Amino acid sequence: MLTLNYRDSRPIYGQIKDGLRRMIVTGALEPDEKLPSIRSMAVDLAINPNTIQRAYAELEAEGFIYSVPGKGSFAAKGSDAVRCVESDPVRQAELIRRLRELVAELRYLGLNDGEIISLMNEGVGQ
Amino acid sequence: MLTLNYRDSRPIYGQIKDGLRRMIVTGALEPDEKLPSIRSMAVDLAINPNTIQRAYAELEAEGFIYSVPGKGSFAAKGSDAVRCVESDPVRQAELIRRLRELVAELRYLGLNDGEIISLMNEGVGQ
DNA sequence: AAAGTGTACTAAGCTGGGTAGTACAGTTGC
DNA sequence: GCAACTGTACTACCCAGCTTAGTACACTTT
Repeated sequence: MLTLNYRDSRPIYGQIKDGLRRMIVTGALEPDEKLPSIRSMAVDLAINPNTIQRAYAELEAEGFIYSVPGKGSFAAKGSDAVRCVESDPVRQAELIRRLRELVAELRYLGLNDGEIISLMNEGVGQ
Repeated sequence: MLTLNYRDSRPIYGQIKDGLRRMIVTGALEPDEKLPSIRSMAVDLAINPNTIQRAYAELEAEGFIYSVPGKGSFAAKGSDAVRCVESDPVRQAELIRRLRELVAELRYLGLNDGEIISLMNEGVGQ
């Protein structure tokens, strides 16, 4: 489901967060779909369950997943994420800031707006 | 010239890198314009010169600035950055990957493509 | 009752960011 | 030539954060 890069300087729990967030926002994980349990994912990735738990807890605080004690953790709907404290509008403003910085750098490297916009969709399947 | 956020979890040298890169790619720093010296910026920001040096060294490795021993450090031209080892095409591919992830999350939050494209330019002045 | 689930702690080790201090070589201006 | 500036290159140390290890509790499902 996920692969870790130990050469990457980013913390493991951050890589897990980004990977799961990516699957959720792209639709690879559908709303209300069950995520692997903390313990099973810890076994799969051969890391400590606490590390998974941290990623899950922060993703829940940001509104991307929700957890039910005794049952498991599930992907949230976008409309739920928007209503999360951590998310809207602070998160959205942060995303827009990063978007503008990315676009500025791509322009700096010589790309025009038409090329950038077409890059938003081309070859989405990795 | 720059402001640091000590509440931010991001390392100081990373904040300096991002701030200078932002000024360069947006044109706030013109090509061949001289940057503050490592020591003077260290005094201004009240931090250790080694931290500035690290930011400058990495920015130079990524092609955004160039340094001349004894003279100073200067903003590079975009055409130079593209020719840098670290930059093109690895850097560009990484930027495109991040762009697609950002757009996916903005769509997840309910924005359509027209809104996202218009956000690329509106209110650029912060 | 048993197994699996999320949740909540404490304790410890390790890596990396940041500081402090020093030193050397090249450039500029007097 | 000399002083003051510049970038560059080290070593050493402290500390916050990441990660692991271990344990425990409450809830759900079978």
